[in-house]
Amino acid sequence: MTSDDDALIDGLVRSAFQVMGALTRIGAEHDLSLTQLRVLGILRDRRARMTELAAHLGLDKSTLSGLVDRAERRGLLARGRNPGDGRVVDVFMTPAGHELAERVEEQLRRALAPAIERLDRGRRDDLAGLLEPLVTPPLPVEARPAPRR
Amino acid sequence: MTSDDDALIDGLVRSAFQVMGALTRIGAEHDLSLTQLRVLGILRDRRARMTELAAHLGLDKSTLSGLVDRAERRGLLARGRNPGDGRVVDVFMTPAGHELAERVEEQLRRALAPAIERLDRGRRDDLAGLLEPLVTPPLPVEARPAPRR
DNA sequence: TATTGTTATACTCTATAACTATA
DNA sequence: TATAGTTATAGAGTATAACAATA
Repeated sequence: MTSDDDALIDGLVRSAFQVMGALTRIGAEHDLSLTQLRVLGILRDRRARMTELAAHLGLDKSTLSGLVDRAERRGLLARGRNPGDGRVVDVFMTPAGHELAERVEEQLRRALAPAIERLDRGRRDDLAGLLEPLVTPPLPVEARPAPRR
Repeated sequence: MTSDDDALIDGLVRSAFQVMGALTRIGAEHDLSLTQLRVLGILRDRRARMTELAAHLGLDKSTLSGLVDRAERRGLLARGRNPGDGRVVDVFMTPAGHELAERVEEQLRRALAPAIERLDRGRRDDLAGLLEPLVTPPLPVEARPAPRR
């Protein structure tokens, strides 16, 4: 990394604030914090136990208790027992939660459209292709296919 | 905007969370929230009045009072009177604040390096060039140079 | 004993409403 | 009267420590 990357870092930070600003604003319209939005995103395609969710979000499990309490009170999430282990609490989205998540996704699409449309089709594809390796962490050593020799 | 942009939106959102995650973690090491970090970023090269700062951050002025209180107690910011208008309170960074801001910047550089280094030099420049129009809002109509005719 | 979650507590961030001081 | 800031209050998000239930 050299200081030639200053413009790149600046662009990444600014686009991050732009996306987060849109998400924060859209979330606020539905009384959802960024964290609640993330929970909804994670639970869209699977149920998860409290500890798992906390690890995913980088939060303490006690924080999750409150977060899930509030979303459950609003009917967006529900808690369920885990048949295999009596200590575990599974969390999953209700139909109302799914509907809300879809609406938020659509709103984000619309919020980012003006910025994205400043690039033509070819450049959009280029950008998507350049971001992909940036956001995809390389596999950990143990998970890599063994090098042939 | 078409659904062909799904991969692009996904990349933008994921890179946003990656950058914000790094900033949140680095901030936490110094007991600074994302908002405090933004204040430090804004005040690096200029002083600003409370209301101006609040507008910049999209926060209520009362929120700024608390934010500045805490940063001032830590010696990172200071309040000053405005000579032109007795109602105004100017805020500016102390030398300690500047030092901290520099350390945070350096840490962010280091945190993003592994991801950025997954792209070669040419691709980094391409990415910076593609992000630039995305994060630069077009001038409002009144501010545009009049079209010749 | 170790693990999973919840509760109690404390602090930060946030907005709204009411207030003070200055213009 | 209008504007700039602060204070009081209340709710959400966060972590730490102590706890209960289950493994």
